[in-house]
Amino acid sequence: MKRTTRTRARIPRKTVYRLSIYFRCLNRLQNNGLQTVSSEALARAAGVKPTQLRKDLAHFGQFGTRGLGYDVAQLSKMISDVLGNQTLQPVVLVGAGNLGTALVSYGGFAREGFEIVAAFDVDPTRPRGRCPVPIHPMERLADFVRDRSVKMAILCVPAAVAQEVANQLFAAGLTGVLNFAPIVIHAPEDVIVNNVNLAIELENLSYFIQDE
Amino acid sequence: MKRTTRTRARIPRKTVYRLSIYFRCLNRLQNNGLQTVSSEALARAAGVKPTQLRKDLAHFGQFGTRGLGYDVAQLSKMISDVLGNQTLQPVVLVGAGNLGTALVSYGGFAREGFEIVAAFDVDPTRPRGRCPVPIHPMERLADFVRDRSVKMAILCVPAAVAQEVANQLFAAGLTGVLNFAPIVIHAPEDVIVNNVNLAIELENLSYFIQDE
DNA sequence: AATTGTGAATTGATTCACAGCT
DNA sequence: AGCTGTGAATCAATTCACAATT
Repeated sequence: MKRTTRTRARIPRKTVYRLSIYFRCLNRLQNNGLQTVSSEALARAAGVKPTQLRKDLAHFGQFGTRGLGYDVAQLSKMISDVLGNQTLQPVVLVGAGNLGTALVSYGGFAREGFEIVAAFDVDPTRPRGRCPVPIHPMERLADFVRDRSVKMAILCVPAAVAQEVANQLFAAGLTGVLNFAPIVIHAPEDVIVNNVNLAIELENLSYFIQDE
Repeated sequence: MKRTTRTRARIPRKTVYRLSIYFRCLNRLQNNGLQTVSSEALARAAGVKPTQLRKDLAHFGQFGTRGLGYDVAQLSKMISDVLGNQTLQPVVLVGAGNLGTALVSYGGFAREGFEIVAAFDVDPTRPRGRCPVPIHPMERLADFVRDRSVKMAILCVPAAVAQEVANQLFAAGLTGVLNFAPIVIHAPEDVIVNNVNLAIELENLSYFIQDE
């Protein structure tokens, strides 16, 4: 079935995450002039097992040709449709300290369909590196989010105020947070929080390399 | 060495990850003067279910007192021992662009037991914000890692060269990589790679918030 | 001959339910 | 009475194995 009317079935988060990886691999293959690719080859590029790739895709329909493989362009298109990353999503950044300012300057987001439309900070004038978007005072945050219907924020404020700032965001109708503050954010049911904790990532690494 | 004879049982990565979270919560509780805490309360702080917390801890032994809860200081100590984060781990940063430079400046690592001892870049002299550690040319990377027995690297180079740089690191004996390059790094068996892909995190968020 | 798509089997993680301490 | 520790049950994700298709 072509997945037209489908009430989107609940897709495991890990699958969605891997979809993003497949997408990037496919784009690379496409740039290299590849027309078709087998689950074997694509899986190797993505660092997963071929069956996992096939199971992941099975959530959305049938896209391959038996005996042949997948059409690179077509599969790439379908993933892009599923992820909805053809529409540019506006994002606000909250907390323009070291890390926050760097993330705005970092080209990685814009290149992939996200635009950081504004930054907010308790002290917009404190000295910092060149910041390519306007930095507003925190007082403007709630209205900005509401008026522009911003749905996602990157949160880079200190741990001590993170929950409070997050609450303001939720109250203003925002539903997705990429949280860099090293603290667990408690959020309403309908809000998604993805955490990126750099210290924990290192700590984790450090634990596992001790095994050898 | 610590950890006596017990061949360390294989602990699920997710458990280790949560241990890091519990640790931070415990420290906060300790600062607030708490002596003991129940699995119920600590779990709430950490955003997990009480049984999960207890199961996680069960991997390492018994630490609680029935009817009472856990001794905050003691539990914190045991987690710190398990994670091995009482010893300062030297880390190198490779790729001092926007993101790389920011990560060095970001206080978050030092505060948690990791010291970025040096940075490396193809062009150490290109203009960038103030960087608190010396930036060496790439040519010095392999020798530095070998000579100082550095075990972990933060990789912030462009995708196109990430695999190649990683190979140099592996050849020099490094066994842990925190990879920010938006590409899958293929590594030898005994090496651990943890990926942080900021664009994918946003993409993932954006997928799930569309559901409401 | 090659390769997908998928039920069945397996492995792993989470949660339940309650016995056992303090 | 309160709360931990854990075997059993459940739920979820991965992998196997092979029938189906080009």
